[in-house]
Amino acid sequence: MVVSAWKDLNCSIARSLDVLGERWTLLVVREACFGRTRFSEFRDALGVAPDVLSDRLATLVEVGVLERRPYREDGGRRREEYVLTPAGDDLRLVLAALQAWGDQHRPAREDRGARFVEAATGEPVTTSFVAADGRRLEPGEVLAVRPVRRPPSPVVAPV
Amino acid sequence: MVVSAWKDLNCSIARSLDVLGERWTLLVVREACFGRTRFSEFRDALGVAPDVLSDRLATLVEVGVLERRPYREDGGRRREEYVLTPAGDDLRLVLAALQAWGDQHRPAREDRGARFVEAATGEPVTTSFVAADGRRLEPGEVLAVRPVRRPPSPVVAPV
DNA sequence: GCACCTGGGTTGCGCTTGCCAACCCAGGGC
DNA sequence: GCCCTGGGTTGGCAAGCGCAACCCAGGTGC
Repeated sequence: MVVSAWKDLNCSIARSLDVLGERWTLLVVREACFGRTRFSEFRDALGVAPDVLSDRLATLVEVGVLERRPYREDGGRRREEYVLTPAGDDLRLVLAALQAWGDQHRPAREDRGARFVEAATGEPVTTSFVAADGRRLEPGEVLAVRPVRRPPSPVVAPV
Repeated sequence: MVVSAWKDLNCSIARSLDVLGERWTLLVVREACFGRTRFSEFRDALGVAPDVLSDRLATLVEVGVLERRPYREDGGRRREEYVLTPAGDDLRLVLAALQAWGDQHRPAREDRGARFVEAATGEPVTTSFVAADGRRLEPGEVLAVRPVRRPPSPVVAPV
């Protein structure tokens, strides 16, 4: 489950992928963002096998992306539903970045997929790098660096 | 390889995950962002099995995230290297979003992982939703919607 | 009271993927 | 001729995934 063997969990990207990187996981989160909460809703929307879905939901609950809670419809029996936690809400940004990338680099004839809009206005939103002072930055203006181990020099590691 | 059976490729999130969602794939891209280009660099940095690495590199080349090209060191033989294409560069935003999420929601005692900085200044950058007019938005101000099939009403689909 | 339905799963079993170790092979150096 | 090094391929085994079948608790109909 979350007992990965790719041990470089010193990297937060790897730690994110450790819990989100299995097949279906982010698609379950996507459906949760659309407001789906129930086992059968996820199963029917995604066509995922019920055992796999069961496993993914359990993992997402375990790591705090979803919260499992009982509910009861009027006159119905007690059932379980899965709702996003604040940590799950924050995954919207990851999903939106993936959506933007797929839109641009893996176009399809017809796309009925997700869109992200500003709640207040309904206008579509984008994702972007933002500098410390608030300026938007293009991906080309951003550099990936690894932290230096013991500061041998104060300059940024060039690679 | 890229012959997935999760057929709802009408969604660009699913299409992105179709090519990026296998184990190791995004970590290979992460290493490529750090400037690694060679098979053995990826293998040594990640500890990934060579057959899996070979498969992931081939897929990434096939979908246009990496470009494979021969090079020759002085007095050496011809070898292959893998460099990010512009489509690969755009994945920095996805990696940064994952990094930010992991940083916040999966903290580790020690994190020597990736950091993203502004190339011009070396200052760290963040990722964010941005409205059409350029305002930054919190994740809570953003709504995930599915496009309506035939506009039955002009309002935004609430769920 | 009993059969039935429905939501929310679990179980068994085969297929596919991933992992590890071992091997390969081309070219250059010695 | 032999070894070394980079860039892989091959084989065997374990884990993950998918399908179909089954389960079970509680509410409804009769």
